[in-house]
Amino acid sequence: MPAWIAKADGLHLARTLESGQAFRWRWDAGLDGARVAVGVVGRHILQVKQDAGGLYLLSPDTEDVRRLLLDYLGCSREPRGVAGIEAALVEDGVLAGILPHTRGIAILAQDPWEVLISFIISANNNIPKITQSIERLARAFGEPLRDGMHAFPAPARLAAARPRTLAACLLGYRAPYVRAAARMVADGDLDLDDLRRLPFEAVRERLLEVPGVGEKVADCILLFGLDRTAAFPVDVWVTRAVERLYFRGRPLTPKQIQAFARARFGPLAGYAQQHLFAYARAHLRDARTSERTRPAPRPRTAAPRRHSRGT
DNA sequence: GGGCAGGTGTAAT
DNA sequence: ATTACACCTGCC
Repeated sequence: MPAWIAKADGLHLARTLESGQAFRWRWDAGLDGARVAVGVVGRHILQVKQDAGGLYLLSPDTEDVRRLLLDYLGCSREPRGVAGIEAALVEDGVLAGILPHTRGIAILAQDPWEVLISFIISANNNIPKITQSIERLARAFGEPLRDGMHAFPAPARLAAARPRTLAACLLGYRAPYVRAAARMVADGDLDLDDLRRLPFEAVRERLLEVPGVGEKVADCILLFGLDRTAAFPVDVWVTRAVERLYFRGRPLTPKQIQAFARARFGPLAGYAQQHLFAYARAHLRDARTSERTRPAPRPRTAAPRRHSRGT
């Protein structure tokens, strides 16, 4: 009999783990054929499932890991649960319309170090390749666990990584950013736990000093790693959703979207972002709302490349 | 093949 | 303060 964790109060496990916050979860078939989520959290390999009865931790079945999972799922941060959050979000007419499709998405409380590196890698990238890069990083630099799985690499290991090995992780031009960020953390120039004490904008400014971290990635770290649910990461999907659902398709700058979100959603902006993001990916895949109204791109001139790759 | 993918750095205005 | 462009790499 697996350890029953909680009714989870409206938390939808699959939607949460597939919402693009975390990149280290897979689905396996359980003994009864039900889908089981397998993921690496810290040094633990967790097996979790959810059915009508609630949320279950299949293994490891210990009190410590049970608490770890509840923390990871954001339950400690949000005593009212996602159901309580959504009861507030539904006051927004637009969210009321999309919540039926997205209900149950929790905001995870992940290790900010892992979030930092994961989202540096996410820039101008796609989710399958992000996932693959992170798996390769774990395999190359992370502590071996079991079944061929590895913990997320420690800062010192990535800071000392050979460029050759990083390149094999398919980081591309992001490799120097990953290494520089790791060096800052390993050397103590960036103390991620210390950031928790600072006010929102101060944390954001600190994060923006890290190479490879821009506004969007900084907001992801604030939201997914530092418990700041007021953060509102503005990516291409959220841009599409906000332009389309709140501004009749009018093109907006990221700053305008940010200001809108802060005014409209306040401390719940991060949750609103998750629902808008999920909705956009499912329903606005072709709606390049803003592109149509932008001027046509200038034709390319055949300029010589600076880093020519030898013949 | 040119374009695209959870953007960012850099060099311009 | 804002804007235009290049960019590893795998995939269509």
